[in-house]
Parts: sequence; C-alpha cells; structure tokens
Amino acid sequence: MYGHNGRVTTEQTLPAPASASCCTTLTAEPLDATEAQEFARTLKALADPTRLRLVSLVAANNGSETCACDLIDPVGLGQPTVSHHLKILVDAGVLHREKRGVWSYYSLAAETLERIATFLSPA
Amino acid sequence: MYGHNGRVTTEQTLPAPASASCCTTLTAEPLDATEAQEFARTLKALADPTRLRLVSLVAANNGSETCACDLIDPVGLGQPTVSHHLKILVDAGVLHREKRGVWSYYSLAAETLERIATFLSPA
DNA sequence: CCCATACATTGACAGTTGTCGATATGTAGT
DNA sequence: ACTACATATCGACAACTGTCAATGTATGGG
Repeated sequence: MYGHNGRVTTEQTLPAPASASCCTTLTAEPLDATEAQEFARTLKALADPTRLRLVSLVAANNGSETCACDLIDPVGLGQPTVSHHLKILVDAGVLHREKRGVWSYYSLAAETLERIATFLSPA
Repeated sequence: MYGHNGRVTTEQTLPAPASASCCTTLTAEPLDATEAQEFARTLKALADPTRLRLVSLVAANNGSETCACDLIDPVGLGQPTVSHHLKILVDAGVLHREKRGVWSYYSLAAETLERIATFLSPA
C-alpha cells in the first residue's frame, strides 16, 4: 500500500466516522461490541500525553496553519516519532493533514472532538 | 496493600483528580506535559472496547445497583479479566466501587466523565 | 467448622505501543 | 543533475496491555 503517486493529501484511511454512532452516548444504553470498538479507536488515539499535546498545539495555533516542523521542538521527541503520532491522529480523524510544497499542515477536526465529547457527556 | 478489614469500600487510589486541571481544555492553550499525562491517564482507561461496554452497562443500570456478577456475561470475557478492567476503571476514577457482603457494586463517577467531556469539547 | 460463592490477585503469554536511528520519498532552489 | 530540506517509512527493541487458568481471600449459610 501507500502508492507513490504523490497525491496522498488529506488522506482518509477510514471510510468515514461511521453512521450509526451519530448520536450514541456512553451512559444512555449499553453499547454493542461494534459501537464500543469504534469509539475505543478514537479514544485510543487521544489517550497518549504526546498526542494530546500535539492536538492542543495545533488547536491553539488555530489562526495560522501548523506544520509538522513547528510541532517537533515543543514536544521534545524525534521527528520520526512526531510524524508517527501525527499519522495516528490523522488516521483517527482527530486532525486533518494538507500537504503543500514540502510541508504538511495540520488542523483540528473539531467534529470528531465534538462527537467524542458528547458521547462521553453524562446525563 | 488491600487491607483485610473488609472496609475497603469506595477506594480512591488517586489522591484526587488533581486541582490544576479543573477547567483546562484541550483546544484552548497548549497543554504542559503534566496536564497531558493526567488526562491521558483517564482517557487510557476509557480507550478500550470492553471497558466502554462495562461503563455503559453500569450507567444504563443507574436505578438499581450493578454488581460485578451482572457484568461478566454481557461482555463475554472471563471473571478475572472483567475484574481487571473494573479495577482500571475504578483506579482512573471513572467508576466507584462499594463492597457490601460478598458483592462489589459499581456506579458511575459522573464527575470524571463530565470533566473529560468538557476537556475535549472544542471552542 | 466446612463448604459454596463472589470477587481479587498472580503468573504467564501473545500482541500492541512508543521510541529511536537509519533510510526513503518527494520538493524546491541552484 | 545536484544539493538541501521537510516529512514519511522501516526495522528494531523495550515497555505496556488484554486475556486466561490457577490460586487466593473473604463472606455467609449449613
């Protein structure tokens, strides 16, 4: 996989955030195994201190665009490691990536965060 | 640990959900490493399909109390495994445990869910 | 006192994850 | 073409995780 045609921008490894989970909430009714797995996947992407910091850095920088190079120093890890974390966040639909020139610009996927937040919201 | 006085009810392995993070949100300003680690810990507890189902089962059963025995069949895993997951959820402050007689009753820690939900809420 | 029951803990094991150094890929400038 | 640079991918490795079978611990009933 990972064709070499260079047109990988804004990749969407997932077909979509799935349909059934549009209004599902954790505390309303018992989750079936499929819903559980789906939400666990997104939560897993967020459940890492480095990735939380990456998301917060991108979000805080909302006005101007954030490229990967701006994210390496703040988190204090190697470039491949940061790239790895960003991929996980993009794959999970938490961040969007747009390649332009040599740079990759990241932006927040607010919809996903919103969805998870309301999913977890009790009552 | 785990004293044998039978009065282990509502154990609180954590001193408290920490103070600084009372109003912190993911998207407002960059998280420092400590805040990130703290939220990641709670998110990690939730980032597993089995544990999500356990929480939803407990929450859905809000009226009557939920004992561990009621949770084993629905998730289809062994008793030790379920016990293990419940411990993780209790340690993370997502569930409360109250031992009474031979049974352990679990209830939702809505505060924690609320806190995480508002933390993730964008804008 | 003994047994059945409910739950927790232990030890083991495969699978996953976070990190790194090395390398590959692609872009832009000279 | 060559070089410089930004980013992604690969391969490796230690650490962590989810699961189970076996065992431990405590409670209540005879």
